[in-house]
Amino acid sequence: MQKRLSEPSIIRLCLIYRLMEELEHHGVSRVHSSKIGENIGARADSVRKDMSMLGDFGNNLSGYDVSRLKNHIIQKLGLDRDRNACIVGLGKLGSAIINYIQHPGSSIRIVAGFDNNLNKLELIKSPIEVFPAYRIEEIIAHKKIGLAILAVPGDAASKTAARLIECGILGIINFTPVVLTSPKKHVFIRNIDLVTEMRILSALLSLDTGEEGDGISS
Amino acid sequence: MQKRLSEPSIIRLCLIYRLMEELEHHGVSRVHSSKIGENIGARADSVRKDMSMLGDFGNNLSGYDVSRLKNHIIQKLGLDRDRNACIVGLGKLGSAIINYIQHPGSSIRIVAGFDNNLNKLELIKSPIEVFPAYRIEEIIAHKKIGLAILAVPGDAASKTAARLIECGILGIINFTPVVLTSPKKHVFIRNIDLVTEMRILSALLSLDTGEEGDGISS
DNA sequence: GCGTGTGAACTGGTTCACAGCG
DNA sequence: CGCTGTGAACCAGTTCACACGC
Repeated sequence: MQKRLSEPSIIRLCLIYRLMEELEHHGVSRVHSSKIGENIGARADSVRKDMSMLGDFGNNLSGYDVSRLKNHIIQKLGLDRDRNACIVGLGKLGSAIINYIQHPGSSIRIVAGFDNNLNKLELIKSPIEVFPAYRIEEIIAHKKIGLAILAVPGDAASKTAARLIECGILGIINFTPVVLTSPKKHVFIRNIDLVTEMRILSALLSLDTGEEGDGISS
Repeated sequence: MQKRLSEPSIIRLCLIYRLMEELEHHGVSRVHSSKIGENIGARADSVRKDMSMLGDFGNNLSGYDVSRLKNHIIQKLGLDRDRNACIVGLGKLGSAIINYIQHPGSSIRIVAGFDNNLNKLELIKSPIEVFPAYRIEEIIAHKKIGLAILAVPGDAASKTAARLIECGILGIINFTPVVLTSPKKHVFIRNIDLVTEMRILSALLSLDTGEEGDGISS
């Protein structure tokens, strides 16, 4: 088929990739589109369509070949490109993230952490090199860092983000409560806000239960 | 207007709510739809449509009244309902989250943390009560907990989630790398996976730059 | 007979465009 | 005039439905 992949497709493919890793790890070698759909919360239909989007991809009555599919996705999404990333803000959350994300064999590598509290820097026993915030520009350029995880306090968020983008950062995962929007094309931002997520859940529950809360508007 | 709110609308409204808090905090009392849109990464159009969905809502040439809008959203989304939440898995990430999410005056309160490593429990100096994992059922029932944040290791994820749902948990924020899908209606799950997020960014960048990686298919 | 591949129909969410009102 | 409110047009993505291949 070969059309431009839509964003939902890209996201699904990333999820499928994750699933393939898991299946491969458990020694499963083939999957059906229905099984995939079940596991990533999508319909078998959409999964098949994504597969066909991946560009012609042979398969038969026993489903898809796990490792072939995995490699196909890597190829197509360019997930094998080496990417250097950094974490900005090494509070509890920032430093916790480091361990979660470093996963061996990944092409995305966290190569630096920044914080402007120098004392904190000394304390951190971390697997990555940490630097004071004033060296952001220098290090990003020097280490060719393209991605950033932002975990600074909310009030520093937009200034820091602007600064990162100024340095040439092209992708930011924003853990700050402030919603960031990309100031230019070719820069991608993904906002992850715990509090908002909780609220979304809460709202979904409230609306699901039917209780609208029209509030006897006097 | 008054139709059922779509999920994208709900999400936008939660973001708008967040923004209103911020504006209110800075003493701003009125906003235009365009300003709102800019800040939450949506079009003014959609924002206005959401407003109209909120149920009739008067406004004039100077835009929307910040605190009124805020309250309206609270009302409509039921964000004022008290919700008790728990964190399951008190590793680095789990314990980091506690601080991020507890925010005074919120109707969502984290009232318990669980981990099966008892030693760890002693060490944690946390603002919430922590319990060993075997007491999950008991405590959830007793404290009327409806939401859970899941931050256990990946291989324990689905079992733990199933257990939580069994206890009557209706909403889960899943920080595990395993994609969870809701096994029943009325249970909502939001997956947040750092590694997948990074990959999505990486894929967006690769595809954006145009380099497809068709791979000289022999 | 199952499971895939894919054009066709559908859906609902976004964007447009314009009327209304301070 | 600016900005909002909202029906109408549009469009992307999802779902359907059926043909094909093992």
